[in-house]
Amino acid sequence: MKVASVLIPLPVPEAFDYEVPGPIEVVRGDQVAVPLGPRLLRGVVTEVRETTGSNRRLKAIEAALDDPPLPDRTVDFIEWAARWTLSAPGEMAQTALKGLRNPAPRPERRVRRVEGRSPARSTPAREAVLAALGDRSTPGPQLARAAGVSSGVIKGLIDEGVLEVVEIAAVAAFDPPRPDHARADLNPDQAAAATAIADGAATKAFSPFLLDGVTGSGKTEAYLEAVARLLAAEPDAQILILLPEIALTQALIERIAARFGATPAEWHSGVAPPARRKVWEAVIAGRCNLVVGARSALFLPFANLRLVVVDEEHDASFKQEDGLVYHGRDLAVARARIEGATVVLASATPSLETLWNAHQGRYGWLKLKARHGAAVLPDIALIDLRQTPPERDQWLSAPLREAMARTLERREQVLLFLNRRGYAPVVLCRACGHRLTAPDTDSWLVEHRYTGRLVCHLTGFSMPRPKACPHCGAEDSLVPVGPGVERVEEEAKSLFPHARTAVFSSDTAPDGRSARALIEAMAAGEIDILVATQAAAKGHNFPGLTLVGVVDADLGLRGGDLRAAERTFQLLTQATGRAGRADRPGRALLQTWTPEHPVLQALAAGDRDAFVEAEMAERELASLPPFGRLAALILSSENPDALEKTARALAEAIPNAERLEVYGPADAPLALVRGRRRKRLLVRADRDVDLQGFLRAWLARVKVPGSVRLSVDVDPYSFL
DNA sequence: AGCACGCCGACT
DNA sequence: GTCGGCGTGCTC
Repeated sequence: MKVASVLIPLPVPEAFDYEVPGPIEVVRGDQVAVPLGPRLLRGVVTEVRETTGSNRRLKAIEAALDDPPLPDRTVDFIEWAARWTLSAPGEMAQTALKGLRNPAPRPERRVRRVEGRSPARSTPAREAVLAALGDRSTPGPQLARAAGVSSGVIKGLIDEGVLEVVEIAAVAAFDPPRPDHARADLNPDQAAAATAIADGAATKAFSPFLLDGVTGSGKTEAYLEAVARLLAAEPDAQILILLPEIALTQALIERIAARFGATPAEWHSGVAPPARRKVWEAVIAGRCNLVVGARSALFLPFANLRLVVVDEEHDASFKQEDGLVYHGRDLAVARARIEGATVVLASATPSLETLWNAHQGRYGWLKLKARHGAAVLPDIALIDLRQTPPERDQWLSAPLREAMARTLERREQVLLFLNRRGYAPVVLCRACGHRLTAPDTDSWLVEHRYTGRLVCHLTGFSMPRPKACPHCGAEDSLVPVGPGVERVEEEAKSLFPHARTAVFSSDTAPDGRSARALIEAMAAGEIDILVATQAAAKGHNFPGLTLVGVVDADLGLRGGDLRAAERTFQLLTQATGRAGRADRPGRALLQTWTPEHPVLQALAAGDRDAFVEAEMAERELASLPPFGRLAALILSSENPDALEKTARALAEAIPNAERLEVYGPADAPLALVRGRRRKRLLVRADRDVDLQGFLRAWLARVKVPGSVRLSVDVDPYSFL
């Protein structure tokens, strides 16, 4: 009997076996319809084998589907990614089939002459239509316009049977990029990097690279040149460029269109469903060379993937937290390895993991040193808040205020950076000390002055600012505590009443259009002081900006987050990289209570190597990533007893293992979210330990009741 | 994920 | 006496 293993879109840990009936022929990758209980599901065949018999009565595959089979390597990747993230392989497969589940683009409708038929009654309008049409086929409205008649004339001819409507299925195809369309002038570093990448791709073996260059060093031109060389050598090569955020795709697409004379395919949640279907079909058919997308594009069924670029590889947005939990950068490297492709991780501030891999020689290390034009990194200085503290309920210290005044006098711009939305991060009752939190949550309510509401940034809950304390009932006792961007703007406004100020956060720029408007206003010099969260920390060029003030450089250094120091370093490098990018020298001032912290010292010295060395030493001492590996088990439930019991059962079932420790169960940092309590267990293992194997063995020993949700996060990033 | 089977409260 | 609540378990 022939048996096929089939991945079905269910949270089950493995493929299900089905009998392959005589008339049906399937191979790995084929899409099939299979019965499951009373339902019929779409599945993907992973394996077909001959068996003598089975101890289980198997149902039979209902039908082989007409849809294109997933390429072998895509199935390899799906299976690997499921094992790596401990998620259901069938759900991974479903992700890879996403594009197919969208409606097909509407077929084009054209009219053409029916052979041998002429109108019974001829009129000038009808003659004009037939003359304009000839023996071609044309869309109706276009024909009406060409003939100078109304659509009624054409409809009449159709009704009479002289013309007929034909539907032409939209063929999923994208114009081939032209490698020589608009070549860029590269400096020697860029040219060397492009050559290395293209040479790597030419080997047709897995070739990973770190493309390491400060802001403005021309990383994009370098990797696009490598794309051009690859396409010149292999016209059917497919290239995937991943970006951390949808907002960045448009700019890159325009650049690619200008460089290659063809628009690349775009893949992310913002793309309309029919367009996604078109991209999916073109990708699997190999009729599309270039895809620009968000992390979900990793699961596209590429026919011939030869190069993957992960731009801004350090960006935490590559880590997907909801639904499937995975890191886009890590999976990109894995996909390239499985495809035998080249992968380029590009960043001005590479992650420690990537830097370490480059150090170890696992990744080719391509450094871009020279900057375009004469711009240099800004001069960075620390302001010790212990010596020059800001006044009560103010956040800008005297040195920063003076620097702002001088900058504004010179008619130059200031960017104040604070990674806190809203007016004040905490609202306290002066009478009873009650801290306002969102219902069913531990997270603080943040005051927003613009809207006059208190908002929970975690759940989105919001309420009008109450007059009385909800806890003790005291009137007018609620006070905002701590700074948010709105409050800092208020302070800047009162200090510099004539300056034009604006706030840039996800509240004032919730979508790409408003964000672009603010960025353009800033670039055009229509704003003197921009107060911004990290929303503005990347990728812009403000020629008039010469001062960046970081209101609270310590923010990221607290909180016990493994990557806090790294993230702060990256953020500040990106933010200060903005200052004085053109001809004027820039300055960055960082307000801090802990100027002796090595991260801030390294940053003030502009010394990435020093920072990396200090941070690596700490991580190595603690055997933390990249020297060890982490995994988090998050338990959540509305039932505290069940949660407690499950957490205890898990703790008691920890398998014996060497060079591996389990911490917890502890309350997760935000222990209460939407009425669900959360507990976390954290596993740390040496690099050579089979972490996934350990987790699988562990979880197999414990029965998690339905009322408790367990999610596994391999290589966790956020510790929330 | 659906869907069925299974034990305890208000109703034709 | 039943209809139905959703807790638990299974689906090749």
